[in-house]
Formats: sequence, C-alpha cells, structure tokens
Amino acid sequence: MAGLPERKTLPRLDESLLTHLPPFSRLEKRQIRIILDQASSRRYDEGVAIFQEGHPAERFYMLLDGYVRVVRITPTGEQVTALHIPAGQLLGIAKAIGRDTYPATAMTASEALALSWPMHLWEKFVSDYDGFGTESYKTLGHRLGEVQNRVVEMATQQVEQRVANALLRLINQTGRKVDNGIEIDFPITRQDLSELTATTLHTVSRLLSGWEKQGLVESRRKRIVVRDPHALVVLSQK
Amino acid sequence: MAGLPERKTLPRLDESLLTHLPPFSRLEKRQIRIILDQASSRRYDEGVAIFQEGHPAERFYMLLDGYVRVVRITPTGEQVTALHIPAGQLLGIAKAIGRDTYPATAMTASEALALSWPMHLWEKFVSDYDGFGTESYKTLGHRLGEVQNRVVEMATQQVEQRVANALLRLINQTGRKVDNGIEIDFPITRQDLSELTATTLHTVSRLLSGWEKQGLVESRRKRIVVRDPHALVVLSQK
DNA sequence: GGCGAAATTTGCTCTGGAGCAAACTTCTGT
DNA sequence: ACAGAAGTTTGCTCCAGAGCAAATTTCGCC
Repeated sequence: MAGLPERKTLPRLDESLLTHLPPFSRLEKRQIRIILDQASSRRYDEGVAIFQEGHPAERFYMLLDGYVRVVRITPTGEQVTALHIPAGQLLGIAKAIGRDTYPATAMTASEALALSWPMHLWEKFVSDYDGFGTESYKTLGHRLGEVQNRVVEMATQQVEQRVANALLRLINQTGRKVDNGIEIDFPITRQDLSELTATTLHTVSRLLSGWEKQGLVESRRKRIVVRDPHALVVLSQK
Repeated sequence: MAGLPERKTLPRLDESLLTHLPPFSRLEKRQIRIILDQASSRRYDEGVAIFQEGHPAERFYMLLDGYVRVVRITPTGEQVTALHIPAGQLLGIAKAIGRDTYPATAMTASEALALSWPMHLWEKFVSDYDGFGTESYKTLGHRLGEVQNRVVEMATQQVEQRVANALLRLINQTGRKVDNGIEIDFPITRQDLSELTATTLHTVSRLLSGWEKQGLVESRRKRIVVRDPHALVVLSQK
C-alpha cells in the first residue's frame, strides 16, 4: 500500500492542531508555523512501535492520522493495552511527568502519520507557547481517568460487560458512520480486543458471534461494525 | 483517641516538604513560610472522606501524616481502591489536570493530618514557586504509572500473586520495621486488601491464613506483619 | 487463481475463585 | 465486665471463563 496521499493528511493536520490549541489568533498562527518548522514528520506502518517502554525519551510526538495503542509488555511477553490514542493528541510526553525514559510502548493500531520534536524543545514549547502546557496536562489527566476507569471495570465487571464497554469506547473515540451502523475506524483483531479487556481471544470471538446472531454487531476479519449501540449499552450495564 | 501530639506531626512536616521541594535555600525557606501561612490544617478520623468524587474541587491538600486511599465507587456501590497515598504528597490537585471537580474520592486509611489551600492559589503557587509545578507533575506521572501497573497486574496475574504484590507494595510505601518483620503502618482490613486487589474478603482471608501457617506473615485484626518479604516476592512472580 | 499465513470459530474439559452461610474472635463503648 | 458491633475464618457449592485442540474462513501475495 502506498504512503498516505497529501490531500488526505493535510486537512486533518489543521483539525488536530485546532483541537489541541483552540482558537487561532494571528500570533498563534505565527507560533504554529514556528513549531511546525521544527518538526519532523514520519509515516508508520500498522503494527510497528513508535517508541518503546524503557528507552530514553528522545522525542515527543503528535499523532496526525491513524491510531496508536499504548501497551505494556509483561515479563512473560503478554501484552496489555492501557489505552488507545486517536489522531490529534500528543504522545510520548515523558518530560511532562519528569521522566527521561518512556513509561510504555506505543504501537500503531493502523497506518499512522506523526510529527515529532526532540525532547529538549519540550520545556521551550511549554514556556513560549501559552496553553501548550495546560492542554498537555489536561490530556494527561484525561488519560489517568481512563486508566482508572479500566481498573474499576476490571475489578467489578464480567467479561461480557467489559467487552461491550470497550467496543462502545472504541466507537465513541474512533467510530465512523457506515450505512448499517458505526464502524471501528482501524483494523482490530479479536486478539487486540482481548488485550484491551483482559480476556482471551476465544472468549471475545464467542461473544462477538453471539452478538452477531442477535444482530447487535457485524464483523469480518479485523473489522467490526456496531449496528445497535444502545443494546450494547444495556449489556454493558448488567 | 486524642488528636495527634504535636511532637509527632511537626518533625514529619519538615520531612514531607523536603521530599516535595528539595534542597532549601534561604529564599525557599521564605517561600515555604508564605505558603504555610496561607494553609489551613485539619485532622481527620480514620475512614472519612477528605473530598468526594464529582464534587467541586475547592481546595487542594498536602497530607502531613497518615495514609489516604483514593477510591472510586461504582454505580452499584462497590468500592475500588485506585491507589494509596503516603504522607508528604499532594492530594486533590484537580486543577493540575484542568478539572474543576475531583475525579475520585479520598478516604483516610488511618487518622490523618492534612494542610489545604483554596484551589485559586494553585496557579499562583505554580507560577511563583519554581519547582512546585514540576514536582506536582512528577507525582502525577508516578500515579499514572502505578495505576497502569495495576491494570497490567489485574490482566495477567492470579489472585494470589496480586495479593502478594499488594502486600509488598504496601510494606515498601508504608512499612515499619518491627521485631518480627515489617508491619503495614496503618489499620488495614481483609476487605480493604480485597478492594485493592479486585477480589473478595473471603479469598484474602484464606490466602493470609495459608501464608500464616507457612510463617510468611503474621496478622491480627486490622494489622499485618510480613515476616518473610522475599518469599512473597517469589510467590508474586508465579 | 491458488498457496500459505493469519485470523476466526467452535467444541470440550477443567478449575480458580466467587457466592453463600455460619461460626468464631476481637474490639469498643457503657 | 458485658453486650453488641466489627472483623475474620472456614466449609461447601457452583459456574464463568481460561486452556487446549482442531477445523474453517479470509486475505495477501506470487
């Protein structure tokens, strides 16, 4: 598959930065240009690591297109997905929390495009550009909340509810309307879903089969379309 | 029980602030005095909420003595403990992550003493006192890491290993040497441990009974002494 | 257009640990 | 010193979901 076409990524670029640094004044536009001039951009294939847990945190990233999974790998080699990050967010901002190694691995869940900057620019951006720090910390806080939610879910819910919840979260964050429902916008395997919900791919497969029979979802290899989100909400609540 | 004696809390005060804002220059001492002059201090009984999830974040806190559990309460009323916070750390710093309500409830795990400031001073402290922001964000990052660890643990380990790990974490963070081992420094019930490890108090009780028979731990009501931490480490690793 | 790899489905078995119930122990307040 | 409350232990049953195995489908590639 060829690289992403320019026409597809550039419109998204504006949108992403808009999310991150809200309304643009003339000054801000100037600042954005300066920031962009210092960035490198790179395309990543599906399933590769952008950076790895424990490695020195040399660069920080902004995801422009695609999705990234933040995973932790256990001593025995199992992967656990901590969260999914959609386009428009900062990534690998170890410096923001005073670390000099990455605390987790970032794997692309789809083809992805990201800008990156050397980490030494972090302090500079925070002090020079108002709102940069604040927005980053909001992101961080949001992620802390998400991870805490996962702890609560895993502690209190059954597998079926967790998978339903995960699906709902995915279509909220990354859903795309299609004719017969909402589709998860990147390739996702049963295995991926199981790593996200702390179960096995077999159990996920059984659940999806069941839901498919009831017309709740529709799935093919690496693709899931949710036809009836409301029914999933009901399921997820007991 | 009477309030905490002055002699016990004041030495801890210095120590705590030292951890948080490392080496003191003359200027810094002056700043600390200014900060302290604006603080209110209060004592809390065991098992009360310092602040509650969802309530407007009006104040932020520094825990001077005791321990606090950060808990989330599910719609069905179950409590899940996200983390334990020892004396010397900031607490309820919603503003740091751009929130204006508390994202979780803080319950005292023991008698506790805390300083607090109205939240509007947050920005001021961050901008006036160098290092205040940085240190806070380190704390935040550390907590994010802890919570992620819990997700990984819950996803990959058996109950026995999780409980062993929790015990080890507790004696590391809050352990106190006693003649026959290391004691957890605050009252902790089987129920508390089960909320920390996503299991039931019955299972925790069975595990502790077993370990007690093997001489690994020694426990009485609300008290646990670990006699052989190394054996627990072995247990926790499979 | 057919081959091999990757992903998915499904059946069967087995067990860790939840759920329920009840007795017992240790504290606290009066 | 006693009564009641709070915390703990232990026995028993049962099942959700993991583990294992094997067949089947789907896709990318030559």
